Amino acid sequence: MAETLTAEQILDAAQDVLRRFGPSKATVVDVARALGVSHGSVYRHFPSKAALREAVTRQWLHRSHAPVAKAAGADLPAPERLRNWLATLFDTKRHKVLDDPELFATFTALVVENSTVVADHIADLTGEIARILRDGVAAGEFAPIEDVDRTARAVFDATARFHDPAYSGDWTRDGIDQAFDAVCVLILTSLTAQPGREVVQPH
Amino acid sequence: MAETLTAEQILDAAQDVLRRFGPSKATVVDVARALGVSHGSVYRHFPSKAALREAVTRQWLHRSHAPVAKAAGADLPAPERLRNWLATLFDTKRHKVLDDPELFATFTALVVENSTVVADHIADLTGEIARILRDGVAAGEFAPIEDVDRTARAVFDATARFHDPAYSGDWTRDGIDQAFDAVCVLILTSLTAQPGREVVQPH
DNA sequence: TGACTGACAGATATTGAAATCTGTCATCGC
DNA sequence: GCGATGACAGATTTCAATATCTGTCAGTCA
Repeated sequence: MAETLTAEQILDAAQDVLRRFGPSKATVVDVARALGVSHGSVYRHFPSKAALREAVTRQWLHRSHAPVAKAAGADLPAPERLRNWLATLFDTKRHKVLDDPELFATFTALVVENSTVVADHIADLTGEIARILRDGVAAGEFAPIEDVDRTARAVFDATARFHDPAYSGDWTRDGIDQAFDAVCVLILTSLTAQPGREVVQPH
Repeated sequence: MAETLTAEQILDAAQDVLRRFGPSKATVVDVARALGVSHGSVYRHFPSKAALREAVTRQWLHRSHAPVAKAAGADLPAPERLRNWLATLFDTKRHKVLDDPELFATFTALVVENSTVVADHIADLTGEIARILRDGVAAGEFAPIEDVDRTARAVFDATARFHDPAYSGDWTRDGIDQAFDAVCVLILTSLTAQPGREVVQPH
C-alpha cells in the first residue's frame, strides 16, 4: 500500500488471478481487488484487458522457456544438441501438463488468444534450431544446408506433435516416446545424411 | 414414403441436416422431420444420436479419402509416390476448407467427437504410407528401414501440420507451400539417404 | 408380426431479465 | 501535478424459467 502501484505488481496479481479463477473468469476487477485498488488504476498501466493478458502470456512463455534455451547452448556435438533441445522442449511441456493440467489449460488458452506472442515465440524457437544447424554444418556434423532458416522451420513443424499444446492430450499416450524417437531419427538421419540419390524436388 | 425406412436414408438425411444446421444444432428430431417420420423410427436403426453421428463421420471420412488412396496406388517410384501422396492429402483438405469453411468446421467437429473413428482412419493412413515405404525399400529406392510401421507413423506425425484440421487456419498462410516442401525434403532425404554418420540413438 | 407412432421422464438448450464487467473520465487528495 | 478514485454507458455474462431434445416403450395399424 505504501509504494505507488507498478506494472510489475499488476502483472503478478493478474497471473495469480488467472491461476486461481481460470482464463474465462479472471476479470480486471478481480485483479484490482487482489491489489486493493480500484480497477481504474489498472487501466493507468495497461490500455486494455487484452493488453494485460498479453503481457502475462509473454512473461509466462519467456519464463517457461528458460530450460530449453539452456539446452540450445549446451556444449555437445550438434546432432546430440538438437536431439537434446527437442527432447527438452517436449519434456518440459509434458511435465507442465502432468503437474498441473488446469494451469496448463489456463496458459494454453492465453497463448491461443495471443497469436502475435506465439509468432514471436516461434521465431525465437526456430532461431535456436537454426543456430544449432549452422554450428553443425560448420563442424561438418551436418551435411550442407541450402536454406538454414527454412530447414529450421521444417524441423520445428515436423515435431509439432510433440510441442504444440493442441496435442497435449496425446502426451501421456502409450508409445509416445517411441513416436518421438522415430521422428527424431527421421530428422537427424536427414541432416547427417551423405548426399545420396537425388531427392524429389518441389514442383 | 412408399418404401420402408432404411439406415441409408437416415444417414443421408442426417448428413443433410448436419450440413444445414451445423453440428451443435442438428437434432435427431430434425433428421426425422426431414424424412417425414417420427424420431422414434430413427432409433430403430441407430441406438443413439452419438451412433448416428459416428456413422455419418465414418462415411464422410471414407468418401473424402478416395483421392488420397488413389495417390497411394499410383504407378511411380516410391519417393515420388510418397511425396505425391502427402501433397494430395494436404491439397484435398486445403481445398475443402477453402471451398466451404463452414462445412469443413462441421465435419471437423464431428471428427473431433469421434476419436475411435479417427484412430481407425489414422491406422488406414499410416498403412498406406507403410506400403509405399515397403515398395520403396524393395525397389532399392529407399534405404533399408528397421521398423516400417513406426517409420510410417513418424512420417505421418512429421507432416501433421499439413493434414491435421487443428492447423487448418494456417493452410492459407503465406509460405505454407514452402513449409510443406521443406518438411517433405527433410523426410525424403532421410528415407533416400545413404548410410552416413551414425545417428544419435534414443537414450 | 413387425415397422412405426407418440406420449413420457429426465437431460439439455434457449431465452430474456438482472448482474457484472470493461473502458472512460471528471474529480479528489497528497 | 500526479496517481488514484468511483460513477457511468454500453457490452458481456449469469441465472432461472421455459422450451426442446433424447431415448424408451406400450400401443397402433397394415
